[in-house]
Amino acid sequence: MNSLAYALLAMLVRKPCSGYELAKMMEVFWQAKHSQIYPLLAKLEGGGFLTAENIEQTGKPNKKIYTITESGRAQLKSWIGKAPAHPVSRDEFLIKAYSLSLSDRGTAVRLFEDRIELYEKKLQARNLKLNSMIEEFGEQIENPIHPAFGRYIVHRRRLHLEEQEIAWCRWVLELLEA
Amino acid sequence: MNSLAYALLAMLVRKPCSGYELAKMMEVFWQAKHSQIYPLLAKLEGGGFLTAENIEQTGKPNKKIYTITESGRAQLKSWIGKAPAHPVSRDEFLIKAYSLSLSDRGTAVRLFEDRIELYEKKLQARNLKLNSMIEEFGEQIENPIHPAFGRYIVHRRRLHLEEQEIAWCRWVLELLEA
DNA sequence: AATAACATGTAAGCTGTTACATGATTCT
DNA sequence: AGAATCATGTAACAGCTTACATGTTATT
Repeated sequence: MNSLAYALLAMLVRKPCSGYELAKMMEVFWQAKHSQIYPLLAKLEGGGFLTAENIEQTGKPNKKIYTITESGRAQLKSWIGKAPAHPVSRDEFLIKAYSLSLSDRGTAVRLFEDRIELYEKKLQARNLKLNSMIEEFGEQIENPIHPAFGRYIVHRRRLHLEEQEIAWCRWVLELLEA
Repeated sequence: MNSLAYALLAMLVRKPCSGYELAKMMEVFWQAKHSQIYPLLAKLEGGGFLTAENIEQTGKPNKKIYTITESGRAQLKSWIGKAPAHPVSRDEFLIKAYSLSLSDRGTAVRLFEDRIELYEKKLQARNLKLNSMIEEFGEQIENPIHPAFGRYIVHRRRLHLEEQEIAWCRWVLELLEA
């Protein structure tokens, strides 16, 4: 049971999903590849943490819908209380920022402008996501008893992260242009 | 040449270092293990990007000081201009936050309080680091021409990240205690 | 005509972690 | 007495990425 396995269980607590859907939902945690997700789902099914149902579709490929079992829910629940592993954020951009004195001003400015563009796209998608959640659930989403509460606070965390990345880039650009 | 290799080159531009020192300095990017760093340094030396010098010490184990070569500096410089890979932040804590509705209020509160404690320690160390840099270099550190500029902006980024993590945790705790 | 979305899977290779291995000195 | 710091390395294993494989429908 690695952290990706727990991420899959966590998303399946919300609702039964296909591997394809889970791969897209993983964005909120980190972008795992489908080649890692599909075999792991099969393994979790083998371990009795999930059940799978084949759905035949016309005009689209067939799919498998995975549902979490009581055993899966229990496994996740007991894991939540344990001390989390230290977070790892592997971001090449910081190495480039660290080495900024090696490059000319034009290259440096372009690097930060591209970064802002990337994060503004992420921010837009995040706002859409959060607004649709607020529209669906209303103020009750800020109530810890609400089933979407956990999902909401995680997307809020990501929103702040994205806003702050842009703010930091703008601050660096100001220093570069001074 | 992977991103860890570039991280090592970036740190060696600043000054020649031992593998042990580099492992500690890696904290600002991500915490790579020594078992990955030592063989990679040997490989980079073999590729002509670094030179190594054995330093005999008394009372302490001997060490190897690596120095970046012109070829290493050129390699790093040409990499900076290229589009960076998408950042990956693998953080188990977000999975636990996402699944919060599964656990009782006490477990949830403890989880977030422990997180605040962890990040307050990181924040303290970061402030010490930044203050020592400001003391050493003065206002000129905010000048992009200054050799420590890159290092400074990266530590500033980490500072913001740590402050914001604490702010987010406090916000969640307020909602949990409401 | 080409790309994107839908949908699942395997295989090879690279990256990263944990454990093994050694050993003196300093701090609590 | 035990833990931490200094210091470097290897081996086995686990995790992750890239490429291979297939095929339809809808959109640009």
